[in-house]
Amino acid sequence: MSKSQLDLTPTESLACCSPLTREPLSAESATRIAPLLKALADPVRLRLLSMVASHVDGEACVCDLNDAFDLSQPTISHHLKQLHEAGLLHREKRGVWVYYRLQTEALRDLSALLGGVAETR
Amino acid sequence: MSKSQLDLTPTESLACCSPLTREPLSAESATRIAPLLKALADPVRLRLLSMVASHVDGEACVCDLNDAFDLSQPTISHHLKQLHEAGLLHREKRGVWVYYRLQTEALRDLSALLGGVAETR
DNA sequence: CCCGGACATCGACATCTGTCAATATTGATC
DNA sequence: GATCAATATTGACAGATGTCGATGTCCGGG
Repeated sequence: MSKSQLDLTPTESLACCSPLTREPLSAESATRIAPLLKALADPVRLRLLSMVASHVDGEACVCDLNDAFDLSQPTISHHLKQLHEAGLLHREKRGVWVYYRLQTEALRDLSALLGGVAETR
Repeated sequence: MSKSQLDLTPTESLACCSPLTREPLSAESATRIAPLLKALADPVRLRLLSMVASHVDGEACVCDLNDAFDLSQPTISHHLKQLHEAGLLHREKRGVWVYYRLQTEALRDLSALLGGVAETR
């Protein structure tokens, strides 16, 4: 089954959008972008993303992340899943461990959307 | 009553923060920033903000905004309130009308936080 | 001073979200 | 293959969120 325009992930469809302040966002764009922001709009997930992104080698094992919070392991797993499904974190299983890594384009595109910074090729 | 550090709006306290990907965000910073993102993380509010920001003269009257949506007037009012309380929109009443205007620093700071773009003074 | 229009607030409701304890799954090791 | 450790999934529940209709507030004009 090939990938039609309707199946584009939020991240994929973001690159083509004008900055928020340039012209009114279409309803469709807003609907595609909002989930990305929603994934980011939680203190725990913000910290998780930041911890992963700033970790050595650019990746972090779940075991590293669990201990940084006073939350149960399933809760952290749940938040990581949301970040992953939003397209913000890449996930890789190696042995018993799972490593997460920042999906850098996603964050870069989001920043461009908000800040109006043009292409940084 | 003077303004202590604890009363800083999310926007005010944002300027001092390192980009997300530089170092792990502190729990306190995350707690202050998340509400900003949460205010943005809704399709209707995204469009509202974008419409206000891209409107002529940089401001828009609520009456202009209401018609762009298939939502009740109270609902739009509710969303505008959230954007205002998050520090993303400035509000001014002139006569019978209320005008909203983008709080540009808020969006710029958010973009910098996500994108790691340094100061753009 | 009363009326009408612009906007906000209130109360209610269904849905979504964050959290946990319990349980399942998967892979390494003995 | 039995067991253990790392992570995910499930089910439950309290609290937050988006929406509406009804109502309140404020202002300008007759």
